[in-house]
Amino acid sequence: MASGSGGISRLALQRLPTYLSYLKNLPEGGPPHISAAAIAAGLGLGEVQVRKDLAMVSDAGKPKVGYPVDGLVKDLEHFLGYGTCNRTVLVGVGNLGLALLSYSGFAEYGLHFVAAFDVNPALIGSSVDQKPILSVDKLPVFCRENGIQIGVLTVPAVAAQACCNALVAGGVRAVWNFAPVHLQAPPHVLVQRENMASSLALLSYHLKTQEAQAPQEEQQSGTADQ
Amino acid sequence: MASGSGGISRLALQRLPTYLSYLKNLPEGGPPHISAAAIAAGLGLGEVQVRKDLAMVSDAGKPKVGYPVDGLVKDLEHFLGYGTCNRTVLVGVGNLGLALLSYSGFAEYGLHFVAAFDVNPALIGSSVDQKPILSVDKLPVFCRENGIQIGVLTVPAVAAQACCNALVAGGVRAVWNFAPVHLQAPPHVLVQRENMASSLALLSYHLKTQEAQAPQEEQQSGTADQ
DNA sequence: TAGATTGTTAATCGATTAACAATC
DNA sequence: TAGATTGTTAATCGATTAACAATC
Repeated sequence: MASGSGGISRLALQRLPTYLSYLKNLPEGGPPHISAAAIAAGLGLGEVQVRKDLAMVSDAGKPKVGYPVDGLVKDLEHFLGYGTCNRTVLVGVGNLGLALLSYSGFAEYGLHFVAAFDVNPALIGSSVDQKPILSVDKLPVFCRENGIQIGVLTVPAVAAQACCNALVAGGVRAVWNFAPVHLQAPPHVLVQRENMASSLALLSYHLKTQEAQAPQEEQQSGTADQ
Repeated sequence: MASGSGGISRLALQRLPTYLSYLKNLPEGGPPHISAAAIAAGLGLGEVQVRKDLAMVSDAGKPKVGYPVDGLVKDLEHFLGYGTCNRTVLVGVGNLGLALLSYSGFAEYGLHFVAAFDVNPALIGSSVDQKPILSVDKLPVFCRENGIQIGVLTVPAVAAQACCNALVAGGVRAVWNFAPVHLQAPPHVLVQRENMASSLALLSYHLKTQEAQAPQEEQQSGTADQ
């Protein structure tokens, strides 16, 4: 089950959930084994890259056979820590916050929302899917008393650093930041920024440059799958 | 204004909107110029990296003075193509779709929602913020007739490829995919996946490994900013 | 045994960083 | 002029890919 030989690279780590989801979405009743090459083809990645990534996580791969799908799923989940329940709070119950809070799919990744926080008195005291909405004033104490491990920040940019500080004060060790700002936090706290603006930059730049190069209409393409 | 010397790297491109947002959030009435070093410090990046990135985008930097904030903002926006309005549709009006649809901040990036699409008859015919919700059956024709450039996919994983095909058939040239699947598309169409699962993998792995290494309580840290 | 597939070691590629030259 | 800051050229670093060895 993977030698701890100096840690996995950040980019490789980010590919692992893609493998996991690919394996889980494989059609029912298919073959019980799969090769790294098949996974690579399905995801548009290099064969060697997939093999190297999987070797980091599992040693269930057998020459001529491939990986047992079920075993590989278990190894990936174990490696990523998806088995353990990570207690989570969400701060900022706006549109995006509500969407994340009511999305049930995160449980698959070990993310379990315990409560949400906001400054709006109209929201405080109500609840979303049985998760209470509390005042942000209570954030540090609540996190401390309930052993919260993850904080999700869906607050406006100007409020993000203060909320992050409150989470850190409450002992949270991982922050998922949707606000478009860079946050300061002590080194033991991982701040992962979901940078939608970066994605939009790629889209916008692609359109801009493609427009300049090829103003003609693209070829007819009724279906693009394969 | 930046030599087109062979294109900008993907990673550099993704940093540009971070600079842009940093500059825009600078306090009013501050100095009219800023140095690359100051930006780097504010964002926790390397000085040389910032200088190199900015040199790609602007030639308004002057030794001993730095960059004029306003000019740099304009150059960044121009380079990224944020000036031009990109007509956009959203497919899948669930929780996340609603959140994105009603977030007004995307206009800043040139993203302008024109309409939304869903399969749910209860939604079709209604509207969100003056944007009509239409049947997905009409997706290709609508995109073609309205010159839609960007499609945002917030549909369940199983529906994503079919919707992507419909967007492509409608002449869309950029897709922002929030579904946790890899999509096939012709080469002239950029599919940018917003991979929340990758972010969660980093968070979960951090908690798992940190737990194993340092089970003791972290040091008291009332405030963590600086 | 032969062949498919895994896992590893070496080579390439790209991005970041460090050292330096240019200039206001 | 002197010093701060930009921009560039060379060196380092890390990740990907290619070639190969191992094994079921």
